[in-house]
Amino acid sequence: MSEEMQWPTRAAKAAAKRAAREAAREAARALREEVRRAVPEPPWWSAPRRGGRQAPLTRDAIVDAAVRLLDRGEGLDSLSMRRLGEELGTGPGSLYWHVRNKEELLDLVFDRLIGEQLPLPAPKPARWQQQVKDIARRALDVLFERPYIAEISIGRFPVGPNALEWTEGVLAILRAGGVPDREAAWGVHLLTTYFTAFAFETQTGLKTPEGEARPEEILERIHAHFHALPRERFPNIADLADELTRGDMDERFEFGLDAILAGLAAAASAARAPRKRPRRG
Amino acid sequence: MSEEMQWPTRAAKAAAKRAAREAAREAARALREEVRRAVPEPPWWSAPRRGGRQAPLTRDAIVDAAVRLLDRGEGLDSLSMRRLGEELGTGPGSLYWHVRNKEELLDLVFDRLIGEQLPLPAPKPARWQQQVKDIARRALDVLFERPYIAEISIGRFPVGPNALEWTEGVLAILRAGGVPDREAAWGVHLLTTYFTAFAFETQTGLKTPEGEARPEEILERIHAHFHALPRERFPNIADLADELTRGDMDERFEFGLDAILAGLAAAASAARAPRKRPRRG
DNA sequence: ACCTGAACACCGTTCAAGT
DNA sequence: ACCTGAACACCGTTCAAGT
Repeated sequence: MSEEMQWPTRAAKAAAKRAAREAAREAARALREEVRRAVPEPPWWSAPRRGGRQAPLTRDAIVDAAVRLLDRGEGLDSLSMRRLGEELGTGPGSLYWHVRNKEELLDLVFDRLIGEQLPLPAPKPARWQQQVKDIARRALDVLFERPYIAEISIGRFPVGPNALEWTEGVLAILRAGGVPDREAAWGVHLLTTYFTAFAFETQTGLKTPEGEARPEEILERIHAHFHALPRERFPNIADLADELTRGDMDERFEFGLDAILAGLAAAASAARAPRKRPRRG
Repeated sequence: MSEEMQWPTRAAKAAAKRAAREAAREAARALREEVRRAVPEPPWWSAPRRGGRQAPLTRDAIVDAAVRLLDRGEGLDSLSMRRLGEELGTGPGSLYWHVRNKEELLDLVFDRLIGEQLPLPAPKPARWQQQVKDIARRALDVLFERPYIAEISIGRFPVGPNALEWTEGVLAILRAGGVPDREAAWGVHLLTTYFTAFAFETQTGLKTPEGEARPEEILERIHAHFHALPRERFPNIADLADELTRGDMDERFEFGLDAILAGLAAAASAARAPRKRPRRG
């Protein structure tokens, strides 16, 4: 059994980026705090209302704060209506004037992040496959950078304005490449499902009774378990223990992505070719 | 815009099956209750301890009750440690002697269902692709029948005994078909990820602020929204509104499944063919 | 060894009352 | 119109105490 662990690459980069962002935010906060201490406000100014909310409570401010909370914490659980209220200097009840419920808040957070993080190139028909690959890789980067997005995204039909813009763009690229309507529509969903589920399973994922372990550690333990399995009963798992629990995530992602693209490309060339099957109707 | 709604088929079948199961269980419960009423136990027997737990509290009994609870309710939220305690005639605390925490309980429930619901055929190398398709379709059926399974499965590396048996079987089929090791290992994950995510997105899925609507209704509303979009800005979404929100789920599932299989088949035939690329190492 | 009861530290949501 | 405070109906988990 070869012993190198080639897991992280992308994950490591994402973690570094996350750490950097957190550090920057921390620095800014410290600075603000120091200024406040050094240069006091005139005492006849009215003090900011309880808890230190400066800005008025608006839907945007709420979404801002929610993203802040999520970026700071780990996982979707870091965001609760109560903590969000606290972050904004109120109680949880106040939020319900601006937002119907938590589900709607998550819709808003999701759409905000799509808008900020997922710009789209204009369609270049000649290289549509490459463009789709780039889009998918970019999406995966974002999903690794903020693991909670996958948790929000999964099982949510993205219909916010930014999501629509993105969907529109991907559809444009696929159709420009000659993918027929039905397959283009299905393809967009297939793609989003794929990179979301992939990110979820490799990053956020790996729900486990042991709580806090990082995904790599969990996989390492599973790997050991696979090796300890009785070989007569589990010859294939024993043989493939390495491949099942390790492997470069980028290559692995590419494997599925290529399959999807091949499927779309096949549909495109079938549509171009003279039809052999009679049409119904 | 053609107006037939061809959505349900599989979903409808699954719902019917679910209803039938529930009815059967209800009948059994009623019968038991009637017998109990008609033929009283001798009064010198000690009464069953509080709440009516008959069987001793064991890990198996707990998993049984959890599945019962999930089958009866809607979605994963129907299962809470408190309700589970109630179902078994105790408090939630008692469960923690047998089960480390809720996450472990879900591991157990998941493995139980895999064992009960997912039998595997012996590999027949000649028709491995057909076998894989059958396996995937069977899995999708199960996932539609009990929507909560997808919620449990997603992000969980299946390592229970039954899951291992299943994985072992699928690996055997893929390798018998000539799929090389790496692609076989990745392929199993790709497949499970695919049908889990697919089921999650189409059944359980569609998290939405409006709470209780059935998936079909939600999709219908989204469809209307897409049609109402400004056509100059969203020409593609407007064109494809039908294909984006409707369509036969089986065909759609097949589309992705075929892509995955084509990818695996390509890897298999590449392995058989004389190698053109030099090997590293 | 196994179970109980009560407590702890949380949730999302509602709603009368305030401004 | 917007926000507050308190309450409601829940969570998962822990742990001393009991048998």
